[in-house]
Amino acid sequence: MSTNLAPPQRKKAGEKRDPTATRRALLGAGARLFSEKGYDAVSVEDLARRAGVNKALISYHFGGKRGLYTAVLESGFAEVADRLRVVEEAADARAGLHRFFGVFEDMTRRRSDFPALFLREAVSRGIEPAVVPHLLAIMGTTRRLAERGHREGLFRKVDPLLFHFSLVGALGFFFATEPARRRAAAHVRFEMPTPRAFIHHLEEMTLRGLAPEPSPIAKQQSNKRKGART
Amino acid sequence: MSTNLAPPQRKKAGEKRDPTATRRALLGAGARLFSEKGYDAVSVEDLARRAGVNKALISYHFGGKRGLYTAVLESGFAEVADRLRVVEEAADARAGLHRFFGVFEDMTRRRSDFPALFLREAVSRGIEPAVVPHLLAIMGTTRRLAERGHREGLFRKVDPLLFHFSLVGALGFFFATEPARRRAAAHVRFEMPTPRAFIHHLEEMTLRGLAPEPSPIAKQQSNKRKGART
DNA sequence: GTCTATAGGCTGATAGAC
DNA sequence: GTCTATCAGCCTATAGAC
Repeated sequence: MSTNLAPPQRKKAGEKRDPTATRRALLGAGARLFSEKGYDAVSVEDLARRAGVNKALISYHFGGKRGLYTAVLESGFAEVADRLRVVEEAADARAGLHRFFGVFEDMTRRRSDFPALFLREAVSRGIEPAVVPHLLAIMGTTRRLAERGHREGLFRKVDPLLFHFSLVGALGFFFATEPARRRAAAHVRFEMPTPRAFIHHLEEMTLRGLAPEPSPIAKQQSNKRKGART
Repeated sequence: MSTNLAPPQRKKAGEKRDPTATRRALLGAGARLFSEKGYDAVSVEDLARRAGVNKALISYHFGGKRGLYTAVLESGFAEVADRLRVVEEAADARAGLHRFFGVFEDMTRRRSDFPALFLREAVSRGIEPAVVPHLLAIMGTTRRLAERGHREGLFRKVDPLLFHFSLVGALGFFFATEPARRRAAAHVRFEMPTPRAFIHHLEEMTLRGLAPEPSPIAKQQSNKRKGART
């Protein structure tokens, strides 16, 4: 269910066009606006204007504002879950991890709205039921990656769920806050970190963090006991 | 500027009480509701009801809904920035990192609303100007921690900003999504990861990730060349 | 499928009595 | 400081013409 976020593409009043173009324009406008301002801060009038479409069409095509939101959200989650399947096809877990990060880096460009959409939804009460299957698929990917790495002797044993949250949290946060950083950078002096640099940093931290050697905490505690740790 | 989120504490109509109690009740209600539903989804009527206070008092004491929101946000950021100062007083960078995580673990209990509040704000366009100083203070803490660790020979050299985003993103995401997980756990079977376990996982990953040894990527690429890493 | 016009509800703020 | 009453504005949804 991939939805290229079609540019506004205004129509002259009364003109009858391809109905799927209307749907696509609305999905694109929804992705942009819901991600920027959050569900409640966006009005159907905003959405219609951005899509270059009459606001009554939101109810006609999606059954209302909430229906449009759900459709936008679901298409985003579906695409991520779909693209993450390449992780499983990698030669080994280490390559799989690399592909995992690659998918997120790609998303920066193809669906730059998604991270904020995702984060807002994650923080909200009650995740939209329609996206639960995709969410489980994504969590399954990281879980199998962690387990596979351990089986292959490439990763130490870690809790797959904690592994998942730390990766997804860091990635989601970085990409969702990129617009905020860009705006901040315009006012105060601020070196803008690139997505590429962040991904590289996180991959490096993760690979080192997963390397199957004894814990540095344990190592240090037995090596030198100098106390004073609270 | 610590604000114990006072329990609702209803008053009988017309009764004159301590004015600061009203302010505290409103701040507590704001922390809870804004964090749960986001700024736009909360009405002044919701806030007043939860605080057990007349809705006109929001304008009187805070100049309006937005003013209350800003006050809530600022008190949260101020408290985090304040408590993070113990990081600098640690014996070495490793102990400082441990304290850093300890502060976040504490926050789970003392200000469980804050992570969601923080994440929502971070994703939104235009961070509230009032919190910028505190935000810079927090970023300064992680930056100095990374630099100190490198000086002391405990950490490899990493970009302090990237280090900051990966830590704060992972922590913020985990804690902000805890209510969502709790609700999900009530419906589908789901082992709930504890804050303690997550913090431990992240600290372990971070310490290993920062250990001053050669990159496992470089190591692996020279050790065994089996290709297929798309 | 698209558009206009409008209904009906809720929102945030405040004037003015106490 | 607190409360009641009220207002103007915006919101989403829809009936009905085209």
